[in-house]
Amino acid sequence: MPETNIEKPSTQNVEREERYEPQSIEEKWSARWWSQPDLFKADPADTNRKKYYVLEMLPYPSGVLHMGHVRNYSIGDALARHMWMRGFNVLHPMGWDSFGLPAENAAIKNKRPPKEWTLGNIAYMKSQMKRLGFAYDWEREVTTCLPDYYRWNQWFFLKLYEKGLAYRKKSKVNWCPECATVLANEQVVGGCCWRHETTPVEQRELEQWFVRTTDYSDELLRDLEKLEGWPEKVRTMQRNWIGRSEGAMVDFKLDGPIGKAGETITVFTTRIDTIYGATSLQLAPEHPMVTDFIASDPDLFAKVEDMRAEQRKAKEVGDIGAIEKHGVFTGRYAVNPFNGEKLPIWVANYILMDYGTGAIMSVPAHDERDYDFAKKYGLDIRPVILPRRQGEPAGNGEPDEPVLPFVAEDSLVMNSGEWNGLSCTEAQKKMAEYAEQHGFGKATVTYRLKDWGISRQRYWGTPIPMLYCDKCGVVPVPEEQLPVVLPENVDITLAGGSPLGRVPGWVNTTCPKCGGAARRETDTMDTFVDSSWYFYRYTDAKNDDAPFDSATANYWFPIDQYIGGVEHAILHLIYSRFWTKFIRDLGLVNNDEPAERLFTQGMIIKNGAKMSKSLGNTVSPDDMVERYGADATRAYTLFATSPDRELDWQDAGVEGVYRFLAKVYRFFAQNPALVDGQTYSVAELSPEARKIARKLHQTIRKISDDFNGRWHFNTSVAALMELLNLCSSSQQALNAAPRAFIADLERNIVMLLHPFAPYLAYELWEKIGQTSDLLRAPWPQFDAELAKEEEIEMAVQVNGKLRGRILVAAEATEEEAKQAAMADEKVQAAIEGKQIVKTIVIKGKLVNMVVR
RNA sequence: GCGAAAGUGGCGGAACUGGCAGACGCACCAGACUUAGGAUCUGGCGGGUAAAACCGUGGGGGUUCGAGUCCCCCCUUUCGCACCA
Repeated sequence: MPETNIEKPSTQNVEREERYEPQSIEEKWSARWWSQPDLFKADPADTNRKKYYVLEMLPYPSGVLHMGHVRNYSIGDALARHMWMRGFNVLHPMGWDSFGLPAENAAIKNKRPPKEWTLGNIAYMKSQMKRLGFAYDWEREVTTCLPDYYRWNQWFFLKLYEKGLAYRKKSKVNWCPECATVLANEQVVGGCCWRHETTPVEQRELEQWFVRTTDYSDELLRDLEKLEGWPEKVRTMQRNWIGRSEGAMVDFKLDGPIGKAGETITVFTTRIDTIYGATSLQLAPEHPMVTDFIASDPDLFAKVEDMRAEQRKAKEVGDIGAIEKHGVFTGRYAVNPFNGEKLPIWVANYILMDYGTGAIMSVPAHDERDYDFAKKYGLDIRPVILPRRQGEPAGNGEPDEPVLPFVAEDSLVMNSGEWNGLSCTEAQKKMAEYAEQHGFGKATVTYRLKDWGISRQRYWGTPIPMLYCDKCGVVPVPEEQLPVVLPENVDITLAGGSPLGRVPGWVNTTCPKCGGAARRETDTMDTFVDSSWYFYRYTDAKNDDAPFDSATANYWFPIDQYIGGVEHAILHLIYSRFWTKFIRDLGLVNNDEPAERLFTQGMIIKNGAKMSKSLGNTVSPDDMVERYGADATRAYTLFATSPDRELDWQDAGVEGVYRFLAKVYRFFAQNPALVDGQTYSVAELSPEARKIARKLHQTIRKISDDFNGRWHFNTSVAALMELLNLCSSSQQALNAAPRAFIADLERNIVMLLHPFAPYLAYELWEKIGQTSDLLRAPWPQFDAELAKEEEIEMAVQVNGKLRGRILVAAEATEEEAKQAAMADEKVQAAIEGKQIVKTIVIKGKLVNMVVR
């Protein structure tokens, strides 16, 4: 990496004692903080104190922190420090999501073992975090790639297996050729690998371990309603991902010869009430029955193969919605079980094998897609739903002719034999019951969510604790033999499958059941397993007998505030929710959901693009700290915009925040006032000093409100700037003010500053003679009386036009306000020749008055 | 195509329930202190005008004494979903 020329802001000519030198302040305090291990330590579970668990998503130790991390942790740290000051027992931990492919890639490239590379990165990034001053309880640090952590992944896996929630299955899975491993559905974004955004995934038929997340589909969906502290966006994304739809399965018997795939085609429909309108069946090109149909017809075979290829390609591009509908008749028929009608069977490219059953009944009259298809191929279109509710006029002045395709939500069924006249909802229920009674169908709920494939053909992950014995088959490693330790000195390449398979000494073992020879599972676990439960481990990070102590976890859980990027809306956040439900059912925790509130911070961009190495628009936190200090860097990430928005990085902006901090520092140097227990009364303050007191309390209110409400810390910092601007422009008034007033003012400024610029706050706290720990100092008390304005501005309108603004006493009556308005010159001029004057009191009620 | 969020000076952004649009910061301009200024301080800074008036929150309508904010229509950007039967 090229040397960057680090230019520090000049502080020449500022008096020595007034010079703000963040590096020396910060290094001094950093050394003090980290030599006092108790400082940021969460107290043990204690039912007498209210707990507050604030958590930021743990980083992958890729080498160095990036600005996105700094922003994420600055938000969390501000909150944690604020909650400490509010008297909560705060848990604020940090750890490392340290298994994963980049370590292997680095190992291949640099010939360094993944473990060494990873631990080296962790050490460096931890030093960066300490330098940045994030108040973490490092005694609870979690490193997922170490056996004391991952043994519990294995333990949980055995529990999953025991409960039937982990199983092995051969199926089509997503394969990323660049990662050389399988991916879960959640890890495929737009047909591409989530890490390699332009690498399309391939489909491979492999035998893999799956976790039965679908057992919790319904609860995962239902409980989203409870997550009111989560962004609506994330809840919507999860809802879509789970993709629940209610409907029915219906079996259609084949008419004619029966092949290998059986004698019935089962379709899934959400509209069984339209089954009399079905005029064909449509199968996905990959449907197993299709293979039977095309076997003896080379022409048909070719056409279907084309369709398969086309679907695969569209899926890779993530553009499956864009391909034009087409299909081919198979020459075969199936029987509608409701009316005995023979329906032609087609293969169509718009039918997806991985949703429902991969087969549909086509109802062109009431489904847009079916309608398009039927029009193209001249298939029958038969309406079976009345175009309107009875007695209600239809739109378009065409009372009885349905405009096709007519998608009625709740109308009456027609042309459907004995079901005629039922409402659609009734018919859906009754027809599904009828199908079940006659053994050809039943009401069903389907989900888009699929089970979580967790096998990875990679080295740097948790070994799956399973054995294969020729005699006993699949055998779980006994609990007391955990952890199954990942061997070191393994030859890592991306070719040839799981690297662990090439370590005979590790693979070959004995079967715990029969004592014979057995082979270990050579795949490792998806790293998302690690991050699905790490936050529980923080509550009891050093437990050697269990993943954590239940009572302790139950004290801390749920997480009060979770903070991270929105990119995990589906991945990590759905797995974590699943895991919580699973361990709740194991009896380990009481909570149904891991996090009460979730905050997703915005991305950082520079020069209009997301920061990335390839674009060369990254900003190094180290450089910023070197140049402006940790406080300025952190405060800038909070000041530039509100935390939920995209942040447009500008170095000059950091400089501005640096200047503000320097100004604070100078103000304290110029107004030395030791807190010595003296008091003063507000009554003795000059009007100017009274104004400062008012501004102070308005600032306390503003910042407190920001913490409790919208987290617009940019306006919190701005409010502090305003306060300081007022203070420094009121130097004369301050010179005349009681020292105790200044001491009180400074004490409050330090406390308000602390969440945003902790180093400077600690330095100044000491300077004003405070001996208590700032972290435990009580958050400033807001005094409403002091904050109140003495005068308010009144806008005066004449016939609807704004004609003047005047000050009136806050306590003025309506009548007094009117008098004051009428006495104003500008208003008098404006009234000239007019009939009506209207006044309004800003933020008060409307006052109309008529003159002349 | 569907859904959500957003659109405000030269720039990042304020304006919580309708009430001085542009807080705060950056950049810029002028001045002070200075050998110097890239430190610090003071003042200015949407357009327009000598000063007012007046015009200004993507565009067009509307409600209101009053609209960046509420309602209707349209445009643009970003994000999410996208043949889910």
